[in-house]
Amino acid sequence: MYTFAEENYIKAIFKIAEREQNSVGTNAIAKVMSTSAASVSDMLRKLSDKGLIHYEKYKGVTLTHDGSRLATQLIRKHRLWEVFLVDKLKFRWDQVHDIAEELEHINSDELIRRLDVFLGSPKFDPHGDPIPNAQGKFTLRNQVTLTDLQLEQQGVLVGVKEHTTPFLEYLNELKIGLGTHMKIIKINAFDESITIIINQSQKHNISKKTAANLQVKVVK
Amino acid sequence: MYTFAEENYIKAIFKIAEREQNSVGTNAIAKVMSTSAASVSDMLRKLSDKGLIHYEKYKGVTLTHDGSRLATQLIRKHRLWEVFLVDKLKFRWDQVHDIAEELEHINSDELIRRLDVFLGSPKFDPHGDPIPNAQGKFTLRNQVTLTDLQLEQQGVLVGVKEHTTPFLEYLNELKIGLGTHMKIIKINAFDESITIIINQSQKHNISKKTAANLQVKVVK
DNA sequence: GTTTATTTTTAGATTTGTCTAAATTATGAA
DNA sequence: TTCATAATTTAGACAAATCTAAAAATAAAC
Repeated sequence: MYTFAEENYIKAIFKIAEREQNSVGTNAIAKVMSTSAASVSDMLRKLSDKGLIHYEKYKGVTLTHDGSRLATQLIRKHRLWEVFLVDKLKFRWDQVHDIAEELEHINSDELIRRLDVFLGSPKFDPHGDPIPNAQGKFTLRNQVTLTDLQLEQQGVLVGVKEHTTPFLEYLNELKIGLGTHMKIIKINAFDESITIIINQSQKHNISKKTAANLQVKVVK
Repeated sequence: MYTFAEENYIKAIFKIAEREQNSVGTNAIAKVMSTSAASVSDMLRKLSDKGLIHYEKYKGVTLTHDGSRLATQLIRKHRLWEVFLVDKLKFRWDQVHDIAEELEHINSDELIRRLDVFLGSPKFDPHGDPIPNAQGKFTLRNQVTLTDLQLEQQGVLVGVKEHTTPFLEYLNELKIGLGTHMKIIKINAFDESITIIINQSQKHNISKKTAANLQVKVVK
């Protein structure tokens, strides 16, 4: 059994490794965990002792098989609980992250097995992120960020990269959610913002930063 | 915000006070918490500092208003989660205690408010225990233990005092659950066991200890 | 009303996770 | 290649929750 702190570190390492590819540094972990590099160093030694990470001083870390399995199971639990909160308890997608962050540490395989069945074995969470199966495998999907679309191209929103409340609330205001249809009608050279039409009706101008956080499936 | 340990102590004190009436001693808490009296002493000082208990050295403790509210809210959360596990996830009543013990520490009033609505605002949990409302008030009910019934009297099972897996599994074997109809057909003077007929069909002989843990509503 | 026995508290240590400050190792630039 | 900077680790300390052993206070027994 692992402590909450250990589990949170493993999740952080997994997430950094996902985007950085190579081995994960102490400072990067400290930033994600909002703590000091010294504290991270302490914890890395413990995680290494428990066989969750490969760790060589000054050389960064990678997850072991056990560490990787723990990470994907935590992500599985987090995302299943988010589906529960949105689908069953009718929370909005911008309200569920923090609660799921607590629920993911509940310790019962049987609970997750039954929750999965109860929810109809969903493959994606309310933010469009894939839910790994019990073996840790993620469902892949053809998707690009909105910034990859050319003028006049169209897409349907299938995911968001940011999960922060301010960002999701901003999308709520724009009436943009999963499934929203988008068409690029202008790309502004000056500030790289783009103008889109959502659901064939409303016109919006959004920043490059916003567009870079929207994942869409291209429609012909 | 309180730690898991603090919350568990408060629950323990509440439960002991419920049956003991007067102020709660260090040893009694140590027994329930499966820890040493020394550790309890340490914690009582902390709980007192936080305003959750009235504490005078060597004199035992009582819950303050805040402590009492915390205890009832924990019980509310525990019992609502048990209803969820049994009604929605189809766990048996003997499987849910430990999981609810973890879930009760999840921290979100909105979550509990919505869970309550989702479950249809149940008034009793899967063991027949009353679920306090958001204000901490319990629904009372006319009930007696099976040992209080006279020969030929009848009752319907509305609750169990013990929540341990062995006891609940024993009841499962006997096909006794909430709602089961029982009629006393023999009271054995020798060992104080009683013979009952359940649901007008099956005959069982049960010990006084078992009977004392069954709470029934008398039917005429 | 002493004297046991029980209950409760204190003292001192340990573990987990954290911190700041200082030392060490690695890296990048001239 | 050496020097400065950045990244990382060590040292030492702290708070939370626990422990064992010993001391103090209360209750019970005679």
